[in-house]
Amino acid sequence: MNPTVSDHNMAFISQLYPDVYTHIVPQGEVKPPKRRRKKSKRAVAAGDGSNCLFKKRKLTDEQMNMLEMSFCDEHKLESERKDKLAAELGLDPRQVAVWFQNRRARWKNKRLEEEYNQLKSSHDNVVVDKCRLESEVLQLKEQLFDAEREIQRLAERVEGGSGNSPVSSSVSVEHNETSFFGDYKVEEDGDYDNMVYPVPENSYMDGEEWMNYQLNVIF
DNA sequence: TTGTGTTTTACGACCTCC
DNA sequence: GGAGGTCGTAAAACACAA
Repeated sequence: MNPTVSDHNMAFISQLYPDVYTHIVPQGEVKPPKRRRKKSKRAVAAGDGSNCLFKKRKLTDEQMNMLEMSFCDEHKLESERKDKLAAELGLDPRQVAVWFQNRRARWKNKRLEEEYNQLKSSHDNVVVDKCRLESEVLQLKEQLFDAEREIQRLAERVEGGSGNSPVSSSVSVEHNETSFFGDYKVEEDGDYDNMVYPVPENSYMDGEEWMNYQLNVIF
């Protein structure tokens, strides 16, 4: 690597990343790989004994930081910039290109992970909201049930009051009430639609009477 | 020290764009 | 058709618990 360029870059980076250069591997001290990778097809095709071109070697901190900075500027790599970077870092342009490819992949994964977390958190909020609304609906249905019951009670009282004395009417209503609401059913799904009010025992009604009765009970 | 999981480097296959 | 992109994966390098 060109020492002038390198020194310049290091000074520049050290301004941005004060902690970065505390333990840089000195030039020429790159450790040889512990294990050798199998020759790639490309290496085999090259057919040379010194396959150092194809050895995997970890980039130095300096190289990594320069590449990171360059990546921050622009994720895409034009060939001019690639050649310039490669020359500055003493790398093969192909290595720079590969590094950018891998870096883009990591960046994309990270972005996807962040998007996933955001979606998950908003989904969780929606679920909580749904539960809250459902319990509100249940509560409102309870209130509706009570109101209808109250209406029923009042309607019976009015009906009973028309023919009988107040005392006997009161007794009769209470009697009817137990048999009425003993059969009162709420749908399994909590829905009050299609609910039918049972008619009092020993009373016969034709279709129209029955309909009027049901309407009467409800309203 | 060693087994194992993770990260990094490198490549091939395939696709798109000019 | 070539350059450069993504995607999937191999293998080296590394971290770390047992």
